[in-house]
Amino acid sequence: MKSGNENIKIDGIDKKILRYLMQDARKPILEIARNIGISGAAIHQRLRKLEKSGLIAGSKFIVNPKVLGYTTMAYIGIFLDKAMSNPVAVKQLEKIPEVLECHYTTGNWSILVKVLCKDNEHLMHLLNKKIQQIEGVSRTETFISLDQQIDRQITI
Amino acid sequence: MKSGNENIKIDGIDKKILRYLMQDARKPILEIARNIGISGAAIHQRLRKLEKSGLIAGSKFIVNPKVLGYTTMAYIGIFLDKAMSNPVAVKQLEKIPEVLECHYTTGNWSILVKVLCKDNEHLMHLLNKKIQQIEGVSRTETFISLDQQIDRQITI
DNA sequence: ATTGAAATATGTTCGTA
DNA sequence: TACGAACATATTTCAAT
Repeated sequence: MKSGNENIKIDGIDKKILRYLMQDARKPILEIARNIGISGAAIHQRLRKLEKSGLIAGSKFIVNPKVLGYTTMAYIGIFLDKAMSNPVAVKQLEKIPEVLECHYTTGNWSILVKVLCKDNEHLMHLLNKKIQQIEGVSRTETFISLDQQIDRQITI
Repeated sequence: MKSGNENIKIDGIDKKILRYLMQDARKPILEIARNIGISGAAIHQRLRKLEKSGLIAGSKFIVNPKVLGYTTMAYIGIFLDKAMSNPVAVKQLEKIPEVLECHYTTGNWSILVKVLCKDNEHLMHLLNKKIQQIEGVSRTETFISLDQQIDRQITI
């Protein structure tokens, strides 16, 4: 077992706290305390417990890429040569900032990546000049996301 | 143009602030201020500008689903009957908490969803009893994520 | 746009129940 | 666990540059 143990027990109060903070990481603990009728110190202590358990992985500001002109999201299935060691390809993908996610997957492809580009031209350039260029990449299949309807975390 | 305008100009200081907060949403503004050598009031004002522009979409606590026993992530390509109106299917998908993302996509499928399950059995149940059950769903293709290597936001 | 200072609010620790 | 009180920090506003 690594740092966080997996035998965490979370009760209804923990869930309430988490739901507030998953929605707004900067919501003051004291405000949450007033809302759910418990002291700030108690919440503080519970958060320390949840952090220690590894359930809370951190917090993030969420940026809206559209405002910066990034409007084209796509998934790309990548076929790798059998001889190719996948980790080497992943290391190359890591260097490409447009690649936001990368998964080893079962099924057709070796790897599935999610990318974010400014437009179709940008995506085409990414495919032809960057991804296809990676050693071991034999073929790709691209699926453009026309519209994302759902984007959320696990329900606590 | 909606509430946030798209003509936002962000400079190096904005980027530094954002990079700190994208990494840790609860990092105190005054700490950032000390790090980059600017007053807290100035950062406060810049954050208000960035919020008004729509670039900052909010903030979130990030939860590690593995700690709760959710270890099986998968992408599911969904074929819908031609007669089916996609929004109706999406409305059903929204009710399924295991569905974390949902995209209309070009290519083979009508819809691509990302799901998170406890294990393969849970995934199988989700597919057979929930997703395949949705009216208009004719066929699905499932790709299990064996390991996620990259998970990040856009590079600012 | 930036600053420092003042006022308000929050975060954090600790002794106690 | 939870609480309240005390102390340390942070947020927010504002007048001035």
